Amino acid sequence: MPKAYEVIADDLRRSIRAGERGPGDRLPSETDLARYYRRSVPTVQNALRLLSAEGLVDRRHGRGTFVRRPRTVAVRDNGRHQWEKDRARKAPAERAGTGATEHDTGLCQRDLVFHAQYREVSAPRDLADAFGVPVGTALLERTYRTHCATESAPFSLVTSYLVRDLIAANPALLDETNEPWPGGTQNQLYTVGVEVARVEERVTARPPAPEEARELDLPAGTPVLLLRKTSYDINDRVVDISDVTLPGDRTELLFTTPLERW
Amino acid sequence: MPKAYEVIADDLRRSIRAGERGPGDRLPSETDLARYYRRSVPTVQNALRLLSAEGLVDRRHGRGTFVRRPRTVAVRDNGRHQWEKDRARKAPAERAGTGATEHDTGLCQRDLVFHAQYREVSAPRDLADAFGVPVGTALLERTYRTHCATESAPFSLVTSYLVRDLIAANPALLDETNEPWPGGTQNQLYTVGVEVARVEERVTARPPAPEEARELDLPAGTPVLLLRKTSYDINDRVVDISDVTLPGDRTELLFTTPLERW
DNA sequence: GAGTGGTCTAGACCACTGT
DNA sequence: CAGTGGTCTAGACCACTCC
Repeated sequence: MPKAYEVIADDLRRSIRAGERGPGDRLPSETDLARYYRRSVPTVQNALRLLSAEGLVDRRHGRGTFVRRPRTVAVRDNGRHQWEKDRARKAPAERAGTGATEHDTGLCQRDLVFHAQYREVSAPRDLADAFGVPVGTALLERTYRTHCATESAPFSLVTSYLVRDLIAANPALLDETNEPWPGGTQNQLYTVGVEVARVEERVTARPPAPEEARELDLPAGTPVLLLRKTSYDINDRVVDISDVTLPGDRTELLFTTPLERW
Repeated sequence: MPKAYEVIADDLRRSIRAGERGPGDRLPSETDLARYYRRSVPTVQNALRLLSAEGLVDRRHGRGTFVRRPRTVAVRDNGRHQWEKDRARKAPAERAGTGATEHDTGLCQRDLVFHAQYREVSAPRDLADAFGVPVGTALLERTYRTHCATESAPFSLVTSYLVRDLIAANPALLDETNEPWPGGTQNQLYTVGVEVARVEERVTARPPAPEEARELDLPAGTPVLLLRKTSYDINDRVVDISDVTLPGDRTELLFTTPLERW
């Protein structure tokens, strides 16, 4: 037996996919849809909730239900790591463009609003294992919110971890007021004699936790991309672990893998 | 004013995060929760639906609502491309392990159920642009479903496109009954004189379409990872485009970026 | 103030699961 | 079979948006 709300959702979905309703169009009100389909309002709402979870429509309180338009995406390219490394040893003036974020987005530092917060924590189990240090080792936890100046919602939430003893040789690295640091993390590590030899990135996706949805201003149903970036130095030691939370609807990750020639 | 269903969801969420309810535990029935919180059943259901969309619980018809346990993940490593290339020129016996899927999963071909279907299509706009060919050019569309033999749901849906003229020199490549082809796509391309020089992968996440949720057996709220893989030959020509749909809760993508030494 | 989506109720019935 | 989640109703009231 076909469920009423699925019948309604199917019909609306079809009309959207067929282009009868274009991006940005407003759907009829819930009461109108209820009249049209001869169903109760909650049943219509079930259908709309389903379409919202599928990312097809956006329900906005007091305004209406709209066909969602594809978001403009920010591309995050793994070429950023080599790009940042190339700049890490340059003079401060040449590193003025901060880190790799500007490289990705094509924006300059003026267009970005940047918020950093440092905190000292003792290593929990998973981080200690990843760094290869004892549980409880002092870590520097650095959290970043990067906004586009023209938008309210940040496009990434980043938490980076460094082993405190590794960077303590340069006290400036412990002071959050030095952010944004010209040249990014790779330059920071360079000041304490560390050269990054390779970067590993692990990507998964999951639904956002409520606070993530709030901070990234995610519409209902939009997942987050979770990226754990691990940087290794030339001795294969883990020197930085960063957890990056990205809005799934505005982010594209680009990875290029060159292959050896025959 | 705090909304009733959010109050309930917050309380249940807290109890799950605090470990009072462990993975696999069953929550009280909806009517019991309604009695406990002194709310109507639909209100309790709103709360449970929210937690389900967050991926915290799994509601199973006729059985109950359970705290979701983290899925075991399949890792997809970009080292797979070099690995596959290294084998592409080997003798058939040495390529017996098929393509890169076995490399990723650590499973051998016996453990995998493999389903391939070939179809000839004419290039739509986006694919034509990506290949650098005119719209309408004949393409070979190959769709794959790969199951783990012990599970019913496939862990990836793959659609691969090749320019038909490029591979027509080897008619065996047009016949789906030759799948699974030992050595994978890179060996197939090798038989028509193509060497893959680099692979680009673009990753995004979004909620699953209904048929994707069905095919991958995704619980409500689980997003899919979408990966578009583009293979370039040594002349920078696009030789293969593959769209890969992966269940967000069971997949981890691993990308390693080596950096040049100072 | 008019119109929209959001929440909530009380109760009914159905569909699925396991005993 | 009893117990569970799933669907649905008819109507009420609230909160938000925009005129």
